[in-house]
This record gives sequence, structure tokens and C-alpha cells, in this order.
Amino acid sequence: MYMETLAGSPAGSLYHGRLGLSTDVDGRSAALSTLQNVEAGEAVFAEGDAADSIYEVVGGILRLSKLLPDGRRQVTGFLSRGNLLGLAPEGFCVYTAEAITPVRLRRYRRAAFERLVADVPGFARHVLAVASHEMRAAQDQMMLLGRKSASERLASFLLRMAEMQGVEDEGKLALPMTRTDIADHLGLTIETVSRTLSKLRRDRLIDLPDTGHVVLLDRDLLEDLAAGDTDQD
Amino acid sequence: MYMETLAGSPAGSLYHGRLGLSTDVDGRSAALSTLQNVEAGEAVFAEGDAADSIYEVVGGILRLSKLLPDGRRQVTGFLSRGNLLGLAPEGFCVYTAEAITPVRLRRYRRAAFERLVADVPGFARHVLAVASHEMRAAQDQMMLLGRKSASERLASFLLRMAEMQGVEDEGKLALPMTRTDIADHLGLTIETVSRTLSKLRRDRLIDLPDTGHVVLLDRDLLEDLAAGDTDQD
DNA sequence: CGATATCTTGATAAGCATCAATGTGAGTGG
DNA sequence: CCACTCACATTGATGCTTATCAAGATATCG
Repeated sequence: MYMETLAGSPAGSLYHGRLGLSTDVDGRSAALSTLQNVEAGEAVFAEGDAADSIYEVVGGILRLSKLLPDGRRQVTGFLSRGNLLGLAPEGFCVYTAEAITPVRLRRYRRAAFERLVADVPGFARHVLAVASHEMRAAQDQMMLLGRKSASERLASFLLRMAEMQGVEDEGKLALPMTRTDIADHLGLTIETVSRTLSKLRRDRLIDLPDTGHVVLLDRDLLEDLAAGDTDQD
Repeated sequence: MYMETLAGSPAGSLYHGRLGLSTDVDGRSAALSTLQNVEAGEAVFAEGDAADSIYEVVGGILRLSKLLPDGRRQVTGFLSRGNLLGLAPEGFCVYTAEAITPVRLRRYRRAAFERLVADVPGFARHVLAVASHEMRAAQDQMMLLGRKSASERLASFLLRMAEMQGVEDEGKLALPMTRTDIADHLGLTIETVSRTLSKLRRDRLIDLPDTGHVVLLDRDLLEDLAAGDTDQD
């Protein structure tokens, strides 16, 4: 995991653009953020670690997860470009963050981040917008986990992945995570994930050219299914 | 639902204290927040409403919920003093907020809120701290919904309610919400909630003096159960 | 005190988990 | 180049947890 330090870059911050700026806050040229690369499979931080930094995903895909003492795991989300991680309330990470593809991160030390929030106009607002977006995703995930059937969960998940990747109607979609990751994200077992994907294929809603890819054959029906417009299962 | 307008109060903002301030930002005396009371059973806003305000809970308990088209409901949280609601990313509320006890709210119009975030030192940081705390709660709830058994869910829920109410060891705990609310929060049915509470009572972990109250008889065992330290069910 | 909502308990069923076996694909070394 | 291996995925048989359907108990309120 190597790092680069930038300084003096401009403060662009459109939504899903970069939060980032490495700027000159009080007259001294200060590197307020650094770029860092994480290899697939490597962890950024683990549940329980001291949380000394805030990260913004610049590229690649991260998996956030929590563990119970007996090994049961919940994957609370997959993060891509524009997402924030490490906003920890009590100074400790409440989840583990691992790269499932090569990942590029912008890292802010906590103190630098707080200075930016305080000093840079628009920065706080942008952080809040990203945080709100993530709260919304969390609410949707709770609806999914609490009340949706296995097929509804898979349909919701595939559509979310499609959106994340900007996939067109009937387009091919990459699933860079394993079936175990998907199962732990959807509150199911890998067998149920596998069976349910096969069933969606039998029903001509999707195609599965290989294990890492899905083609959405009927986006409308998938959306009805995901939304709980309950005609079938 | 009646309202009062305050102006000129100080900018105290300890965690779980008030975000609130009705202050004098640019020389004019501007009421930046108003207090409002909501009766039990009344809604503050509904899923899909335009989100023009941010609220902070000053007192009482709110229920946040989402609906699927066929009526399945997920209660995404119960909010009490210090929590924020209404931080909506795309201008629309993504959940319904209803009072389950009489509730007192501090309301900020969106524009006023954004001005405060931009202009008042410490305000943005405090909002972020509250938002982080709520993200953490959301992560815990996903773990609960995705991976915990019915008894584990109820143990977790009771301990959270105890914490929310500042209940001592072996203390009596109020459950102001109905069994249906609890079921929709924990991803269960009311029958399972009822049966599981009865089972916890049979096992001497709790007592149920009446439907609206619980006594925690063995906090340690409840905590093991909630944490997934799997000796029993 | 009857009417209605809420809660509890019981009998049965469904959906998903578990256990088990087989299939597939990528990487390795003979 | 091909067998071998190992991780990952699929499919099948069975069982368990929780949902559903149903009845009765308790509480609330006019």
C-alpha cells in the first residue's frame, strides 16, 4: 500500500467528484490529504482499530463488514468512487474496510479533516451531502434485510450494482465480489444466493455468462421485484 | 402541532445537548430555528414529501419507517433527544417520521441550516458527529437484521432501549411502542416478538410486569445474547 | 360493562439454512 | 500440454426457525 502526497490542487467538489483538496489553509503549504493505493484483498482498517483518518474512495471497490464473536458476518456495504469511510463517532472503527479490487483512496488525517470542515466553505456541506446519501443507502438496506424475500434481495442488489457501474438497459454487469460476500451482504447463505440467481435466469430476468458477470434481461421486471411490487416471488 | 420561535439563545452544543441556536448571524436578529410540538400518533413528515427542513429531537420518541407497495413495513429506527432527522440527499424524505410519545422538535429550514453549517464554527462538526453516531446505529441494525436470531434481536433491542432511557442495572424499562412497531423494527412478526419475550421471561432474563414495561433481570446474559456470544438461543 | 385494539399462545406451513455431493475455472508443476 | 489442486460455485435432500393462520386473553376506552 503506497502513498503519494499532493499539494496545491484545486478545490473541485461536485457530487461524486472529489471531496479532496490538498491546500494552503493558513498560509503554509500543507498537504491536507494524501493519495494511497490498496491492493485487492488488502484491508484499509479493521473493526476496533483507532480511527485516525477519514477516506474518500477515488477508484475501485471496497467491502465494509462487521463480525459477531462466532464468525457470523454482515457486509454492510460496497463502496465505490465518491463514498466516504472512517467517519467514526467514538474514535474507533465500527467496521472492517477491505479492497475487493485495486482501490485508490484519498486520506485525510482527522485533525486536517476537521480543519477543512471548519475552514473551507462548501466542504462541510459536501461532506454532509455524501453522509446523507449513505444514510439513505443504509435505510434501503434495512428495508431489504428486514422485509424482502431472497429474490427481491437479489433483484435489488443487482440493480444497485448496475447503478454503481453506470450499466445501460440490458447491459452486462460485473460482480467483483464472491458469492459469500453477496450472501453476507443480503443476509442469506451462498447456497440461497446461487439458487436464487439460477432461478432468475430460468425466469429470463437475467443471464449469467460467467460467475463474475450478470446481464440484466428485463430491467422493468427486476425493478418491480426489487421494489416489492408483489406479483411473483 | 404548534410552534414557538426563539431568538438570541446561546450556541451551546455538547453532544446530545442541543444543536440548536436561534442566533444573529449577519447582524439582523434572525430566528434560525423554531420549536415545535407534535402529539403522539402525529406524523412530522412522510416518505416522499419534499424535504425542506432538518429537525433535532429535543424530547419524546419518534418512529422512522419505510413501506413497500404491498404494505410490508420496516421501522428503521426510534429517535430520542439529540437525534437528527430530515437530512435528505435528493430533496425528498426517504422515510416517514411519526411521534409515538408527545415530541418536541427544533426545526431548521434547509437554507438556514446550510447557513449555520457554513457560518457557525463548531456547528458542522457537531452535525457530523451526530450523523456519524447514526451511521453507526445503522450498521449495528444491519448486523442485527442480517445475522441475528430472534432472541438475539430482542436482547439487542431491549439493551438499546435501556441505554436510550438511561436505565440502571436491573431497572425497569418503558416500551412506548407497540409490538407491531418492535416487530417491524426487528424484521420479525408480532407473534415471534411476543413468543420470544415470553421465552426470555421463562429463562429469567427479563420480567414483563405489563405490556409496556420490561425489567432486565440479568444484564450480563442479555449482553452475551445480544453480542452473539453463542451459548444458547 | 361491552366494544375494540393489542397481546399471547397454539397448530401448521413455508422459506431459507444446513449438510452433502458435484461441477467449474484459474493457477501450478510434471 | 495436461493432470492436479484448490477455491469457488451450483445443485440436491432434509430440517429448523420463523411466518402464517387461528383462537383466546388482556387491556383500553367510551
